[in-house]
Amino acid sequence: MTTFTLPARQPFNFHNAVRSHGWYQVTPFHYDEAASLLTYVLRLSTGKVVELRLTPATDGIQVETAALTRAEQAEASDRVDWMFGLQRDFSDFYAATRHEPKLAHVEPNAYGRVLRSPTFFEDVVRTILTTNTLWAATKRMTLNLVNQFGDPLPNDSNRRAFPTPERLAGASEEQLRNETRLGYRSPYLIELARRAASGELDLEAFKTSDLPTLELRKELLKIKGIGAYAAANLLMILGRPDFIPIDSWAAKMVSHEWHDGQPVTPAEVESHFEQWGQWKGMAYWFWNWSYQG
DNA sequence: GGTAGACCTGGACGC
DNA sequence: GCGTCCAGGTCTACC
Repeated sequence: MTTFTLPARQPFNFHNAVRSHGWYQVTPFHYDEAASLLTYVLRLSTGKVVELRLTPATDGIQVETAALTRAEQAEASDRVDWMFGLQRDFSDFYAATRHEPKLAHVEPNAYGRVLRSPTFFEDVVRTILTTNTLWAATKRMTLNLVNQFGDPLPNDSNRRAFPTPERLAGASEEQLRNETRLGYRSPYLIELARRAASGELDLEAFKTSDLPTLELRKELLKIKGIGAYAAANLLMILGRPDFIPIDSWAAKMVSHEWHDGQPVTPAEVESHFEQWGQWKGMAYWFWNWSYQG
């Protein structure tokens, strides 16, 4: 057993960071809210599969996992640091929200962080599985994918890590359609996995890219299955909240907030948050909506 | 650059 | 039981 603590830049709220995005509900994440325990099945670069048990600690996160070598612990630390964005600085965003009653709850609750997957490949796959479907179907498709292509925990074959690009690259389109039930998304995932596995597409480099956000968005839109919504969602994950992930939920919220429940266009959704500039996506994400339906 | 139509799936809904 | 609609959209063809 290995236990260590990772510090977070303050303010930090473990529960709000976990729930900032729906990923915590989707395997191989699992959140026990009563116990404030987030678990995640991680495949290390050596191929070793471990369960991470993450709980709030004083000023950060406590990580409990299987016995690890020094190098493995360093890798696990880096992964958790990225997943929570532990050192991210939101002071400029907080300063901007102090004049907006609809965002008054943001700073006191340390909102801003978005829970993300350890690899950007995983976040791209997850995002493709959120498009044009119900949230329940997103969870089911991801579960099928993990169960069929993920490496198991050594002592519990029912719990598996998220599949690697290499593993998915070896799957067939028919397999993903007929067994994983991904529908028309199947060829998108096969192409993505093959490009990532071959090195043609370096998805992990997106995390540290120096490209301006507009250019980075163009690169994301080149990926089959990634459109305006998905690109905005992935840019949020990358810490570039310049765009709003406009989906049917966003349209509904904006419609009731400012248009008396009437249908709104994506341009109208954007226009309400234009003043927030580089924080546009965050202002939308954490807005205190009047409509709760 | 803007827009209509097709696209997998499966749960909700009306009949 | 059965048909239709639609959801945390995107792609392609066409104008």
